[in-house]
Amino acid sequence: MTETTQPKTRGRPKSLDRQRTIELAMQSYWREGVEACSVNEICRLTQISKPGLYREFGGEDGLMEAVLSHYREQAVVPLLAMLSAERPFAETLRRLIDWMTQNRETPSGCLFIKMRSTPKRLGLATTHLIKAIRHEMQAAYKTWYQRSLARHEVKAELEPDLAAYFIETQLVTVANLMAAGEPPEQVRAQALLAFAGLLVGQPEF
Amino acid sequence: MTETTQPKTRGRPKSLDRQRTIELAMQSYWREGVEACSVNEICRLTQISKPGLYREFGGEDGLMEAVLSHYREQAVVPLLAMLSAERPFAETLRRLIDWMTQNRETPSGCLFIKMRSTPKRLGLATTHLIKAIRHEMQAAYKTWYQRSLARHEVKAELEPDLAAYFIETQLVTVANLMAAGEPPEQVRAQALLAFAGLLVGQPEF
DNA sequence: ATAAAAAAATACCGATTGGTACAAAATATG
DNA sequence: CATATTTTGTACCAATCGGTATTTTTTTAT
Repeated sequence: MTETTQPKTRGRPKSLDRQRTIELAMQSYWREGVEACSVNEICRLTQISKPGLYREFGGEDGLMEAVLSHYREQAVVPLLAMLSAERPFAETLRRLIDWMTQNRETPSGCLFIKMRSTPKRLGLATTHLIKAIRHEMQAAYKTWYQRSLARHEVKAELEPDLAAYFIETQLVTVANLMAAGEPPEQVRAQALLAFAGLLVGQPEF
Repeated sequence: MTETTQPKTRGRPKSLDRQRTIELAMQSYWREGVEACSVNEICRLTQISKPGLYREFGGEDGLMEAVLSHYREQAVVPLLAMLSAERPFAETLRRLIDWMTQNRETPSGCLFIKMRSTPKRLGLATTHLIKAIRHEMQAAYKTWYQRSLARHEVKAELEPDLAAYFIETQLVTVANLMAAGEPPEQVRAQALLAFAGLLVGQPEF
């Protein structure tokens, strides 16, 4: 029983399904791109009125924040879990790239990265959440590299901060290529080539 | 004497400075981003009337094509020249990355790449020109790699087509990072690390 | 002088943008 | 039934978008 039995308040009962709205908006942002989705479009798509959207989310900024927060739980958290798994660096890397380059049921690319590189002016809440997620991921890349460093699986000459930056950059590139509709195997080959410089000894993919 | 003496036609003499308009529009597109520059903005900036712009360029598509063509001569041609210079692969690569990561008087990033990844619907002429420039550059990357291959400066295991794709991808990444305002030395270090996998023997940057 | 021609700008078009004022609808309580 | 309370959607706002019809201005040719 997850549904909270409301204490019979006065007034018209609310019919706006917040979760459904967020889900539909996320799909739209993800597939069509943030730029291509206006508030009007979202309202038309989700079949809710514009004042309804503003009441529930406070505006475009609030909607985007809610969508991004939902996306974080759905896509970013699993990625962080992969990074903290106790596997050899090369294997985690391979799994990571495979995961990002496989054709899933979801739209291609990464919504977080798409939002991050949107020329459209994003609101305060969305901007802050983006910054938080980025820090979260960069920290995860860094600890991943440091753990691998302790096992002598990666080059010791490299500063962990630079390594984290490098990993982030290359994964963003992978996501962007996928979002652009490039062939997955080509993206994959390109990424493995880029990461070869990180591994100690011969890369064996 | 480059100016063609016009044969005294009837009517009001034209005062619209095409080159100046293109130059100003290019600066604006480059600096503010394609998305942020509307036809109205360009007209306000260049101090020409909207019908004047449409008379001279035919519309937004024509303007963008003219701007991109101008950019090509200014930035793409020099890059192609660097690639066809007879220097060791590693040195050309270093020069290339230095050139892309140094703070110039021009806006950061690459206008061509910015246009290429614009969610805004681009017109036919602009789309075609973008495609042509991309082919032009990919071909240049490929022949560059093949020439270096003949000198045994790069890994022979790599297909030249994949190598060209890799080079393009990584240079696009560099341009994007610079456009995002990332520290040049960090971008540079990241790029050199990525390209390390291409070189035969130890990279010595 | 006057007509023709070319280029200029004013003023508009319908569509869309993010955002809101306000009244209708639906419920619980009196 | 009436009223208070809450959610709803219709209808609007000014601003901007890409694009154009039309008139005004400036020049040359007759």
